[in-house]
Amino acid sequence: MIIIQKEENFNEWYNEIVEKAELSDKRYPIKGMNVWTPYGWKIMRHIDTYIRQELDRTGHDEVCFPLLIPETEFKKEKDHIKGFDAEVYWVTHAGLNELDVRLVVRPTSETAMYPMFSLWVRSHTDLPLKIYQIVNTFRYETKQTRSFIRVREIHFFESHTCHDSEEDAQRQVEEDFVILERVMKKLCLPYSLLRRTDWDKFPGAYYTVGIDTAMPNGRTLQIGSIHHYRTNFSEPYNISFEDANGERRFVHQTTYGMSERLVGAVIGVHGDDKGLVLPPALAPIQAIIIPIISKGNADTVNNATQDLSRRLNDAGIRCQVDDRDERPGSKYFHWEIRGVPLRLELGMRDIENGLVTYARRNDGQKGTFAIADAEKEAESILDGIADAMLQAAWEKQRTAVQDVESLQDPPEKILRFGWCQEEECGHEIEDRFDLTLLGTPYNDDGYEGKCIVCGKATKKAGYAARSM
RNA sequence: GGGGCUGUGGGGUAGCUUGGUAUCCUUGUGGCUUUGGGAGCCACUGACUCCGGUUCAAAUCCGGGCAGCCCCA
Repeated sequence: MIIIQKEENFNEWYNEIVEKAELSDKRYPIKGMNVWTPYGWKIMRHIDTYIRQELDRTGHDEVCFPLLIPETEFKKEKDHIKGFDAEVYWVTHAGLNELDVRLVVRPTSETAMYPMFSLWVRSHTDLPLKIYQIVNTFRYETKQTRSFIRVREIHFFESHTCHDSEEDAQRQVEEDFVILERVMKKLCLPYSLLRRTDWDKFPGAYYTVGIDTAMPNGRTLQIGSIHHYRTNFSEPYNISFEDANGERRFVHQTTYGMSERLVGAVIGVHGDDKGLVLPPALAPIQAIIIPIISKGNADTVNNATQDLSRRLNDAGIRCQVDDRDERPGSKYFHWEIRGVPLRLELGMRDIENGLVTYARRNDGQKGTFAIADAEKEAESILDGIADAMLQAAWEKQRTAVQDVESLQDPPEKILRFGWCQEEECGHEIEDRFDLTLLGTPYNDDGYEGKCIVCGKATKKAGYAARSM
């Protein structure tokens, strides 16, 4: 039984869902390093699969770089090292010997990849270079950790690209947005694109676009980011090419990354007081069949459920029969906590009428359909669930944002207000109200107003919130 | 960075002040009866965070480590 209510205490509810839905085991004896248990890992694998599909489709090649980075390479870009200094793990010994050059356990892979890029890129015909990897990275979080959301070993994808011009790199950023939209549709997740403030951008970046999703407690969760580096890394790492005129120029670079926080966002956005609610595209089990058996009809019912399961699996629907020796009610709760999108019930009553009884996890809607049309019907219900989830989630994202004219007693929401873009006013907003200034919409939203601090007229909105 | 609190079967807990046989719920295993919204009965398995100290005797007292939680900066 889920005891904690989502709206009343989101943090405790979240922890309970992670445990009860068996997504992760956090008893591993290192803080912030949790075990991916089978059900949770299947969800993550589906996300990885969609990311691979989209990156492959847009001409990115998958690679896999070493986990360890020599200190000498790590320190080549000054802002970058400043940003990560306090949160990297070091390998200082090999066997009994102290290492001459210490090794950094990657917190992200720029400094692992770029020395190699310098060897790989020689001519303009080598560009654009578009690669990605799906790996784990390590950051020494000192704050309280939380499954999927704040961890020390982070499962993520990172794509890195090199271009012959700033414009071509900019086109890459635009392509990243398309990839984002397609992936997020699978996850039924809404998001906003905010250009981060200069003091909050990625260490070493020219600019950063943060991808944020609103959580039910009025906070925001950053689930990914896209960076334009210009030549900030290619200069120290000497990634240059000979252009068509025979001149040497530095490449312009971008990166794009999203992590297991996507799982955290799915839990937070879609879950309810009965447990997890999974988008059909992520669900390890999309349809669970519950046989309703009573005296003397076990064989008939079991044959019918097995047959139905086989047909649905053949049709590409991930389906299982729950034939455990439990009461049906207990099975309903079991699969509801785990977020299975569609429940199918089959008993003598249904079989005699040629029907299947179904229940949708996202909204509890129940009904029946003809057994004969099961493949088509199940597929169409799953599509309907995905559509409804996406729409409901976007509606929540929209209502999570509130326009404010002053910062007196700000509500526990994402705040939108005028901001003149001056750093001084930005810091004032953050310091006085203990909020993070998330940035300014990447795509102009037609805002007109006055800076909430200095009162100067501005056409730019600022967004601020507490972050998770 | 500073301060406070807590570690007991897989999960949640009682016991700790005042040292001596570890409580209850849940989960798990086996059996019988059950099955359209969390079934009942019986039997069984399973724990004192780690290291050191005090003591005839430590879950309990003392010191340290590790892990977790909370508050402040």
